[in-house]
Amino acid sequence: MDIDTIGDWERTNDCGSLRRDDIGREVVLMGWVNRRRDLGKLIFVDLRDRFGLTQIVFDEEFDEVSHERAGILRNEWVIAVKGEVAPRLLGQENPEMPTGDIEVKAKELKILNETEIPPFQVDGKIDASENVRLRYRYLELRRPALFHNLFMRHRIALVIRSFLNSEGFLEVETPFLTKSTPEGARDYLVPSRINKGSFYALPQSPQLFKQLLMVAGFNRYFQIVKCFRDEDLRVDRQPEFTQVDLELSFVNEDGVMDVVEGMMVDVFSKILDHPVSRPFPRIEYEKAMDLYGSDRPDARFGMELTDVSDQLRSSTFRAFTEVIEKGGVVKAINVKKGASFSRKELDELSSMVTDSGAKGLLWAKLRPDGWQSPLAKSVAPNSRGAVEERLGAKEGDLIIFVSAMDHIANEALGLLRIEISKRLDLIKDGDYSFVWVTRFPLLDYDENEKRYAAVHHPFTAPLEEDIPLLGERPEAVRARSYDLVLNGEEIGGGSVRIHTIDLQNQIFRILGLGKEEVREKFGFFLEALRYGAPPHGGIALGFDRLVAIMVGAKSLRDVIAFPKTQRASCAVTDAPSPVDRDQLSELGLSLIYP
RNA sequence: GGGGACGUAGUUCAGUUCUGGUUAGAACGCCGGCCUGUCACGCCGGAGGUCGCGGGUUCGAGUCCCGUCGUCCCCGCCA
Repeated sequence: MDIDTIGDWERTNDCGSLRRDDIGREVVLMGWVNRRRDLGKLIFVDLRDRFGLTQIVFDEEFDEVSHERAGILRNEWVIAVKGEVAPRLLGQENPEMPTGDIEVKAKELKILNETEIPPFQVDGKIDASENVRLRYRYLELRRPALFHNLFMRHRIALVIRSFLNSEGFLEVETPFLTKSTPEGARDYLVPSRINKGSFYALPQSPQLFKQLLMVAGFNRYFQIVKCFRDEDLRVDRQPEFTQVDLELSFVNEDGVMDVVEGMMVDVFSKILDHPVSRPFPRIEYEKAMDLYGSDRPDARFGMELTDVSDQLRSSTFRAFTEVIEKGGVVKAINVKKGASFSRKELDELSSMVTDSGAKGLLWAKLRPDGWQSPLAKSVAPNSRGAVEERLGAKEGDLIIFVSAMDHIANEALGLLRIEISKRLDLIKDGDYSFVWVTRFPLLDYDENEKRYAAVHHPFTAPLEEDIPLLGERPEAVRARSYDLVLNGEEIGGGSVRIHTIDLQNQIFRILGLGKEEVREKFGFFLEALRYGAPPHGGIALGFDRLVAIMVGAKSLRDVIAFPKTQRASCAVTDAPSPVDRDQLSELGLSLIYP
């Protein structure tokens, strides 16, 4: 096969731009053969680039040489075509294509490259399995769907950069080769050749560096930056991921939330033409757990959790009365029009509940003739009425009860609420609901390690009014923290930071970090706090997740050009892979496992 | 670390269990031929298989058993 050179040809247009107005022009197009339809004396080729498709006609009567050569074209070959824009024959227009009114009558054809038989059809309607598509990612990326996601990602990043710039933020790069810290996720380590036996860690976030930039007086910092966490993967978790990281000086919670809300309004209006109203609703963590059974509530549908202990206190149902006596609760959700759930479906829901530690669920279908329910006999009619009234339940609804200690009941009903919303298809596409969840607990007690751990991170400021509790009841202290939740997914989290050395030292002590360890791991940071650190706060947004929600992608992999597989490997390069002995010895390393 | 699903032609799948048995099928793609208005072109013909890999049971294994590798989903984990 002879491959032509591009020579002095220059593209005049991309494959998505020609219209009726261009008829009569001589154009040069270059791209991939998306499909060919060889009718003998007439050959049609859909030429593709990332901008679109244009139909090329090779007509023996129009140009014999190019028609002859076009006979050998195959899908995914790279070609250049010089020709004339012509109207399609009357009635032969293709309304499905933006370029469907015209075609390019080829005068000259250059074949710029041929191809192996592709492992899957780029234009295929039948989809290849994900491992094949990941291995040949560059072919998958030729497909419009995935390209669109990455194009959107680019545009979203652009809007964010421009917005933050206009708000006085400076983008500053921070080191990737940095220091391992004891708190948080497992670090990715990088051995040092010059300092054998020592390791850098890839950052889990630029947290301390951005705080140092506040000490440095940068006032407003941001960065769209890769972060690394060596934990197991999920559909919404990659080991390297991108954050929109911000930090502001001389602000409280409102200052940070204000900027983020402005940013989201700007992004959603410019990218999706979707109005988002401000301010975003705020809900305290405690309340979120109580109403939604989740710290990332999806407020796109109702079905809030309701405490009906008072209404059922007098029932003769032992599972209720015993739990209430022991200080537990009976909580319920009202599933509108849920009375049609089958026994089998209710059993499935019940088995979900046991996973969160509850004994099971109870239900009542509101029939015209009253409750159809295992509880019917144990709950007096006036109690039933009180429950219905409290839940706003009507005929045809389904009430689901869980009785347990409140955190278990909350979690169980929270999971049910989400599952039921999926089954009943309660969530409209294109619906976006932002919520701030605030005042998370500062600390929680790690039973395994027998010590307190920071819920957010150890630099989060406690709520002023709760500081006195730090000594006695650390677990009761609330943090000046806030998560941004979009459609029931956490897309960001941040806090007002501790900016005084004494408080920071006190927190480290409560976390059980020894003086020596603190000095070794965080000494540089504590030192910086001594040199006039301003009050500051910030947030980090999960950029991949944001993009995924905005483009409607099911998996983070669909918004990352070269994602990792669930085993944290790269299907294209096959990384990670063994290295030469020489490389290891240069680093002063030897392997325990071969 | 644990649980689950999947792995058969280049690709997507059927066949696989209950019930092992002659030559492992289909569609798309690929190759050859025909075709002047197609756009998932059409028609005729053809090639293409380490049934993920290794071991075992058996007269005989795509099918049963054990192990292993890979992909995906979930729990743990993810400040």
